[in-house]
Amino acid sequence: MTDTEAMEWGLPEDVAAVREALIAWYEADHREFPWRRTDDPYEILVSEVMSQQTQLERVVTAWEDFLERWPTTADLADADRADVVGFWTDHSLGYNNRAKYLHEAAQQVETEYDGSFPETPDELQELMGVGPYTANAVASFAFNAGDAVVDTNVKRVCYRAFDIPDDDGAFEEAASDLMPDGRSRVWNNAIMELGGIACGQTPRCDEARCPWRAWCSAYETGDFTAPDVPTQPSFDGSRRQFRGRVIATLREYDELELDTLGHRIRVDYTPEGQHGREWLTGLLADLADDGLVAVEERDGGTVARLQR
DNA sequence: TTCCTGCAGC
DNA sequence: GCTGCAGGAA
Repeated sequence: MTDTEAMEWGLPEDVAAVREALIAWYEADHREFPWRRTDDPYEILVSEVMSQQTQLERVVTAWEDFLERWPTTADLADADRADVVGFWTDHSLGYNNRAKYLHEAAQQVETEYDGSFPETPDELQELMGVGPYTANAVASFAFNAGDAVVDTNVKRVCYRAFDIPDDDGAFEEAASDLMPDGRSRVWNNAIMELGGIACGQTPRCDEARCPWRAWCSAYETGDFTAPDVPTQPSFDGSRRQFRGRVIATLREYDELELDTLGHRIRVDYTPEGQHGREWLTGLLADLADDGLVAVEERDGGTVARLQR
């Protein structure tokens, strides 16, 4: 990029304000998962491994049961492999390979680390089943000694808010620049909460009082596409979907004027826009051909109703 | 040999 | 998301 070109993406000038806004938002209110109330690396590891494959509500019970049965790495290391795998199956936790890894990792901590967890991401990665992501999560949440977490939530937030391009290196760099030094515990919790609560696949900016609205590119432009959000359904699929909505809407309202119907069936309807009158007229014409809908011109307007 | 990337399978 | 393996690079 030359210096005459405008910077199309990057973090805001006032990164400090961006950081403070997010942390304040997180601390004011967030979901209370039990593993957010501990800094025991073993308990954190168990929660991370479980979370990789299961939705969080189910994880809560499993996590509590697991730690009740094997409260420490020493307990887990002494357990029979079959019992650990059996627990995994009984709690529908999916791939029981992970139970095996967890058991193995506990034995590693006991035999190779004398019963006390390593504290840096690099050392944590030595544990079986612990890759870059999990190592960083444990370092952050247990020891506040991690780097910026980069998962799909973080990517989505960075992509939307700051137009970071869909590239792993760029995401790493942006996430890292964003995180305040030495605050990985609260920061990684906060940015993942943002991606889960305010900036999910379907954004809830205002409802969740997103702290980044003032800086967010997507909030400004209305373009909330993201790398992990399924791109527009295929033309046929989406057309079928909208045909269904037209029918359902007309069943409810008897008859509707063209633009009113348009707004009822899609939020991005604008009469003159991409999916406007022209698009809707074509859709209605098809439905009329199929004998499902009647379209009438009435004193300058167009009205649609179900075919009687 | 060691390291890295890509890919399959869990 | 992680491991394990295959094939290519240093």
